[in-house]
Amino acid sequence: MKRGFFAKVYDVVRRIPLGKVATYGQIARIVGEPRAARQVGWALHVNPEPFVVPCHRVVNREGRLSGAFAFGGADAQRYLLMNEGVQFVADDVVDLQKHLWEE
DNA sequence: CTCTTGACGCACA
DNA sequence: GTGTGCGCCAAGA
Repeated sequence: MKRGFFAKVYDVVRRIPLGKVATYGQIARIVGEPRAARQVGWALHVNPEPFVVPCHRVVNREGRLSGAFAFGGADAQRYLLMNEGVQFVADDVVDLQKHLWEE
């Protein structure tokens, strides 16, 4: 499999611990492309293995859910996150202060 | 090849 | 706090 920017994104997203969430910008920075936050989103958009890469733990800088979800919808994402013990400050917004993943 | 769109982020009014 | 514009990189038309 190709080891490009996407692979790096998948690798980072894959190691997000359960009950934690990460932002696109955070991931982009970890992979060495702090400007590529959009490509992180694109990488997950073309996510080849949605059950291997926990996209549901990836949110934007506000902690808001993506809306376009490869698993089955924002509702599924919300359910998965709650199942992992992630608290929400709003219907589609997670509490970054408590669950923001720090490498 | 160029232009537009996009699961984003930040600056500014 | 909200709305608008720009920058960044990649893909699609």
